[in-house]
Amino acid sequence: MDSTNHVNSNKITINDVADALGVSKTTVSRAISGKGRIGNETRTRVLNYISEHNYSPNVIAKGLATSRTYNIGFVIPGDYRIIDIPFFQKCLFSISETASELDYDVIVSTINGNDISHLERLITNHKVDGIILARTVENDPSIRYLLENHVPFVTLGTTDEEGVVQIDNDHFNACVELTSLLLLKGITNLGLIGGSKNHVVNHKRYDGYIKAHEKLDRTVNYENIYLDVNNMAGIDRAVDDLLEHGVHCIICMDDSICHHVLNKLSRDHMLVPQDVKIASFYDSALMEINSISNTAITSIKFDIQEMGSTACQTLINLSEGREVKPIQLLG
Amino acid sequence: MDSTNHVNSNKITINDVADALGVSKTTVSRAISGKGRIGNETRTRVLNYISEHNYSPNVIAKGLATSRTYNIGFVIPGDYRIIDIPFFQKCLFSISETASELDYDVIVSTINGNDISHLERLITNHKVDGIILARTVENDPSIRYLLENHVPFVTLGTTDEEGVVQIDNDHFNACVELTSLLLLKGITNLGLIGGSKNHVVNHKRYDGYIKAHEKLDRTVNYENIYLDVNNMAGIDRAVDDLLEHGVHCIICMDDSICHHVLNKLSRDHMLVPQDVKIASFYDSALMEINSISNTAITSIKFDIQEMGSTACQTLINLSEGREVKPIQLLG
DNA sequence: CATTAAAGAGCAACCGATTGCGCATTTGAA
DNA sequence: TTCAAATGCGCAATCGGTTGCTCTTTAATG
Repeated sequence: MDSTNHVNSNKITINDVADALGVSKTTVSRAISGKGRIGNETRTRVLNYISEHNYSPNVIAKGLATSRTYNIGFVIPGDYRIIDIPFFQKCLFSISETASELDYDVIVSTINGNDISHLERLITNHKVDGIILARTVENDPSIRYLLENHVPFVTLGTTDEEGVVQIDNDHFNACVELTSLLLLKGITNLGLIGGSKNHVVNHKRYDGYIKAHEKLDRTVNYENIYLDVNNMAGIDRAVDDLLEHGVHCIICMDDSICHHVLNKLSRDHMLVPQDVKIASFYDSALMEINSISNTAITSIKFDIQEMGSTACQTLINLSEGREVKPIQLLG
Repeated sequence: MDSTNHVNSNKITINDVADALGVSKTTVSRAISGKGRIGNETRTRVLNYISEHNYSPNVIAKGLATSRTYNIGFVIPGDYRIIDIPFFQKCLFSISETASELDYDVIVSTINGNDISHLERLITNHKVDGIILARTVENDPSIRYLLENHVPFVTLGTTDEEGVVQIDNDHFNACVELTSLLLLKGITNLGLIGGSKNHVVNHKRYDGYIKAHEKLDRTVNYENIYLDVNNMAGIDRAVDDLLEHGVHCIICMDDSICHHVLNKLSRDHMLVPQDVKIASFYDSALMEINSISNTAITSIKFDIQEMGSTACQTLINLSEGREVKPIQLLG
C-alpha cells in the first residue's frame, strides 16, 4: 500500500494541461469556466485535451481562490426520535441527488439540543457554502448564529424568524384537505390530538382544521381538541377521553402521535378502522410500519423528495447570489 | 442581505495573527500544529492570542498545502430497501459524531446500482481523504475503483476482496449464539431462511448455524434450510413448506426476510410466538416496527454505533498513514 | 490609409495555509 | 575560553487554481 495514502496524489494539474498545450494556465482556466476573453479555436483545443486526458480541476484550490467549497451542510437534530428517522433520510437522499447534479456535495452535521458546536465548526472551518437547516423549533440558537454570521441558509420547515428562507409543505392546506375529506365522508364526532406547540407546523395544521370546518359550515367541537400533547401519558389520556366522548375519528397532528395512538388502541384491543378511524400526515415511516400492522388509516402524503430538492436548489441559488423566493410552500 | 454571500468573508487569517504579534506566519503555524521548532514562551503567546480573538485556520488553505480535506466520504446504496434505512442513518450519526471529535466532517454520497459516478466525482474532485463504503455486494465496481486509485477506504460489512480493510459485526458468532440459544431452550425442528448468496454476511450466518449444531452435538435438518431466497414469493413458499414440515421456529437470516415472514404469517392468521417462533438479527427498523405489531421475536442485537465509530476511527488512521488491523469483527 | 476599438492571450499577484532551508543566538561540553 | 550542537525564528517557495491588468494582434470605422 502507498505509504503516503494521499487520494489521487498523481493527478494532473492545470499547469500540466497548460504546458502540454503551450498556453498559459489563465487560458485553460478560461476555457473551463467560460468566463473571460478566449478564442473559439483555443477553447475547443483546451476542452478536447481536457476530456481526452480527463483532467478535472482541484476543487480545493478553486475553493481557496474563490472562497467557495462547493459543499452544502445538511444539519439535522441529533436528538431525534426513532419515528422521525426516515424523513431525514429521504430528505438527505433527495438533497444529495440534486446537489450532485449541480456539482455540489453534502456534509451532514447534527445539533444536539442547544449545543450548536458542530454547526459552528462547520462554518468557522469554511467547510460549506451554505446550510440546509432541518430543524425548526422556536427560538433556535442555530438560526440566530447563522443570521449573525451571514451564512446563506434555508430551513426545511416553517419558522417564525424574520428574513429566513423557508421551504415547507403546505401544512395548512394539507390539513384543510384531510379534515374536509373526513367531514365530507360523513364522519361525525371528529377528535384532534396536537403535538408540541413549539413546532410551528402544529399551529398551521390546527388552523387548517378550523378552516375546513368553516368552509363546510360545520361547528368545531372544541371539547375534542387536545393541543400541546407531547408525551405518551398525555396521549393515552387524550385517547381515553376522546373515546369516552364517543369520537368516531381521531386526527393526529403528526406521525409520532399517530404512532402512539395506534399503540394505545392496540393495547386496548380497539380495532382500526372498525372501532375508531385514525387520520394523520404521512411524513415518516408510518406507512411502512402499517404494512406490517395492517392498520388502515387515512393520511395525506407529502412529497419529501420535492422538498429536499427544492431546498437544495434554493440554497445554491442563494449562496451564489441569485434572487430566491423567501417562502416556498409545496404540494 | 449581503450581496456577496460568502461565508465568513471577514474572518481573520494567519497573517493577521502574525502581524498583530509581530511574528512570522511560520511561527503561528508551528504554534498551532505543535510541529517544528518554536520557543515555549512564543507558543503560549500565540496560542493565547488565538483563543482570545478566536482565530481558526482556514481548512481549505490547509488542505491545499497538505493535500488533505479533513472530510471523509460515507457511501451508501441509493437503491435501498425501505427496511434498511435506519441502519444507514444510525451508522451516519455515529460516524458523524466520531468524525467531529477528530475534526473531520462527513460527506454522504450514493451508489445507484452499478453507477459509481457520484463516487468518482467525490474522488476526482478531491472532496475527501477516504471512504467508508457501506455496501458489500460481491464484485462491487466501487471497490475496484477505490483500489485502482489508491483511495484509502474501509468497508462497513464483510467482503471477499483481497487487501480491503473491513469493519463488521461478527455474524458468524452472532448466529452461533442465536442458534445455540434456541437449541438450548429445547426448541426442536428449527427452520432457516437465508437471503441472497451475493451478500457475504449470509454465508457467515449459515456457517454459524451449522457450527452451533456441531458444538451442541445436534444434527442439522438440511431439509428445513432454504438458502438464497430473495423475493417475496420465495419467502412465502419457504414459510409454507416449513410449516408443513412441522417447524417450531424459523430463523431469518436478515431483517428483510424477517419482515416478510411476519407479514406472511399475519396473512395466514398465525400467531407469533404462540404458533411459531421467529428469530432474527436486529440491525434495522424491525424492533421499532415490533413495538406496534406487538410481535415477540427472538433476536440478536448489534451495536451499530460501535460499528460506525470504529469504521470512522479506522479510516482516519488509515488515511493519515497509521497502521490498522485489516479485519475487525465487533460484538 | 490612419485611427481606434475589440479580441485573444499571458503576466503576476493572490487566496491562506505548510515546510525545507538558512541564519542568528543560546547552550553545553571540552 | 572556544567551538560545535541545539534551539528559535523567518524567508520564500509551494499547493492549484482565479482574475485584474497589460500587451499584441486583428477588425472596423471614417
